[in-house]
Order: sequence, then C-alpha cells, then structure tokens
Amino acid sequence: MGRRGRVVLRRIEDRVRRGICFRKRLAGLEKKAEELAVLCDAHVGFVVLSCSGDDANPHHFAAPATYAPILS
Amino acid sequence: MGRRGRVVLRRIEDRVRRGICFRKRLAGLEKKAEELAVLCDAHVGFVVLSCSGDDANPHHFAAPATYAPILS
DNA sequence: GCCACTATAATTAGGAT
DNA sequence: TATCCTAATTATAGTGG
Repeated sequence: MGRRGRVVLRRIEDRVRRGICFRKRLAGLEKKAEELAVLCDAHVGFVVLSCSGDDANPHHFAAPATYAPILS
Repeated sequence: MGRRGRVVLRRIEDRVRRGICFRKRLAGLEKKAEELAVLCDAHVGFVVLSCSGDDANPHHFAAPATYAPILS
C-alpha cells in the first residue's frame, strides 16, 4: 500500500486515477493555502479549473479576511 | 534539529519566524499548485498578499496554459 | 463512486555552519 | 544574516471494504 515512488511531473493519462488525484490534491492545496494565510497573516486566493472534465465545477478558495482585516 | 511539533493553526507572532515561514510556504504552495496543474490537467491560479509587511510584493502564480490549452 | 487505512514521499521548522 | 541540513510532521497513491 501507499505511495510507491516519487512524483513524476506529467499528466496522469488514466481518467480514474487522474480524477482521484485531482480531488485529493485540490483538498491538499486548500489546506496549504489556509495554513499560509493563518500562520503568516496573508491574504490567499486561488482558482482551479479542471481541463479534462474530471470535475465540471470551477473551484475557488479565499482566506477569510477576518483573520487579519486590512480594510477599516 | 527539524520540526519540533505539529502545526498549530495560529498567526506566528514573531516577525522573523513569520517571514521565514511565509517564504518557505509560499514556495511550497507554488509547487503544489504546479503539480496539481500538470498531473491533473487543470488551470490553477493564485494570489498571495502579506498582511503584516513581511513581504511588500504581491505574489501570483498561474499554471501555464501550454500544459493543456483549452482555447483554440 | 466513497471512505478508511497506511506505506512511502514530500514538506518544513529550527538548528547548524 | 543566508544557506544548508534533517528530524519530525504532513501529504498522498494505492489498496481494501
């Protein structure tokens, strides 16, 4: 079980594996973005769009400004 | 040496440590964003703004559309 | 398909130089 | 201070249910 090798930076051709990877890594990116925002007092926003139809929805994230408001 | 404990999701108050963390995690976020884009054939873009003046520059990232063009 | 598990890779906080 | 190192934590690909 578990990861068998290092990450090879190349499109995953298998649709099922690519879709699973997409969902797991999207969740991971969101967690990392929130940690950066909170730990380091930053505003972070991102947008992710699947190009191969693995996910029809556009995804976005914004670190809530309430952590450290810059306005008013 | 090395990390001494789990991540506590709270603003790092020490300016020096926060700045170091900001730079390291910004680099980490960019790497994760690029991996998501390439492995899973997605468009990914983000913006990061330091709120506490640890970094005067706004940072942005965009996964090059050349990986999997959706236009034309 | 989802969820849980877990072996392994990857990240990173703090120390070393 | 700026890298570099690495212990320890965290992320995740594959598996099983």
